Amino acid sequence: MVRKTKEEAEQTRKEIIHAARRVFHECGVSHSTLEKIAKAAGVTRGAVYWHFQDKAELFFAMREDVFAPMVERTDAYLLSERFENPLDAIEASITEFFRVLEDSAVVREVFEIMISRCEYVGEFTSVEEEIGRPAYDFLAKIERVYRQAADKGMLRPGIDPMDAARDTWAFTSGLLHLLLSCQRGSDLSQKVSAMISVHMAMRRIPSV
Amino acid sequence: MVRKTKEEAEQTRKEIIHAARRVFHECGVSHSTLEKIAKAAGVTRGAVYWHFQDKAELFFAMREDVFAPMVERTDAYLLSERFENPLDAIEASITEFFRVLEDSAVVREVFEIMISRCEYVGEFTSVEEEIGRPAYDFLAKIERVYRQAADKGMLRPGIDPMDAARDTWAFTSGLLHLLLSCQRGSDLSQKVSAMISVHMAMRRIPSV
DNA sequence: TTATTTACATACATTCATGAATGTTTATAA
DNA sequence: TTATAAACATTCATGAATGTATGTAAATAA
Repeated sequence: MVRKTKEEAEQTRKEIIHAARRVFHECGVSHSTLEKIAKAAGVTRGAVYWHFQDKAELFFAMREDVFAPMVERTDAYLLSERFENPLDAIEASITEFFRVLEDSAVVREVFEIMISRCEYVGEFTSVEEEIGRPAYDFLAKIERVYRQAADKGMLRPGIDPMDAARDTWAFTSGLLHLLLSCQRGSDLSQKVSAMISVHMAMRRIPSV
Repeated sequence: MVRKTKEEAEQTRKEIIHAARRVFHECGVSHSTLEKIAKAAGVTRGAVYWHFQDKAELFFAMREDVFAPMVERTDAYLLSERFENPLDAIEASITEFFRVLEDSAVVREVFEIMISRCEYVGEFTSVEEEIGRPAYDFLAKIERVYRQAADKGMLRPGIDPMDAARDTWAFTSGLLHLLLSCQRGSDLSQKVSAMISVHMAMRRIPSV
């Protein structure tokens, strides 16, 4: 049983990607041999080389499966018009991001691989840029939304929209890193939602 | 000339550590062979194996040289009594951290290695914990200082000290990561100081 | 002065991972 | 129906990288 139908081939391709994720997560990218990945997927290296040129291409495929949908989901909240207060859009967007991260083990594994199980040198320097771009995009987007909030008079007076955006930007990045790389039996994940609320509350109009 | 005096031996030990830092930074930890490091240090692998058991031990030695002094310096500000406003101590401490990071190429290289050029698996999982511990220590420390500020009536009303501490914690972590792993010709490093001021200003008593 | 370490360099054996080449079966197109 | 090519498995050659073992000259202790 060698020659498979197209659907079967596509299936083994996906299984190779899933196996790669598991092995990357366990061994780190550079200590993950294609042999290990193949074995984990129940195939041989021949199959891996058939579907992917090398480890880097496999890595990108794994990443793409998860990254793009994530940006799309969070943008949906961020750019939605259904919030009368733009600050609610920002809060909902960030909350959604961490909710997906909490709920989906696959997403969490991929982010953990990218953050603490991959060395960004050589052919992987581009990956760092690909991670950096969405980060800067995020900054630009929330800055626009903060500006809308300011225009509507819903941003606490004395706070500049750009300043607020940069602060939220760093906060979000830090929360992500602390969550994925410094988890020592801490209950941080339970506090994420509250931390986001507190963060946003500091730039809302005081209720009293 | 083979047998060296003790001081000379100590010197080559240091040169090996410096070479390791350069090679780690350029190639990533797992793609750094002891051969490369030895050549960069102007010695052979024999010398490296004489001074260090393996690559991991060399990595730890490199890290220790930079990490401990850094914590000491920032703690000096954080725990100093010479600030009448505890919020100034926090701001000075964080500012000092990023100032050292900006000024010292060695420190920056080591942090860059730890953040984006090392895979935290296998024998390096412990490194992740060693990075996580100072992070949690920092959280505990600034929470205490925020509490002092609240007791002195210098924390903006409505803000809980623990909440403020966690927000600052995430902010600092995020700023560090953004600074070291997403630098694409951006002028972020110039804005660090201002970002810290803005961040702290949001929890100070409004002047008006 | 001599014996013994020290502080390395050199050489070697072994393991691993890669990439390419080749083999093999079967779906599919003509 | 047959030729072709897809979807792999198997084998092989090669090149690191590691750890260890051994060689060696000078510093140092006795």
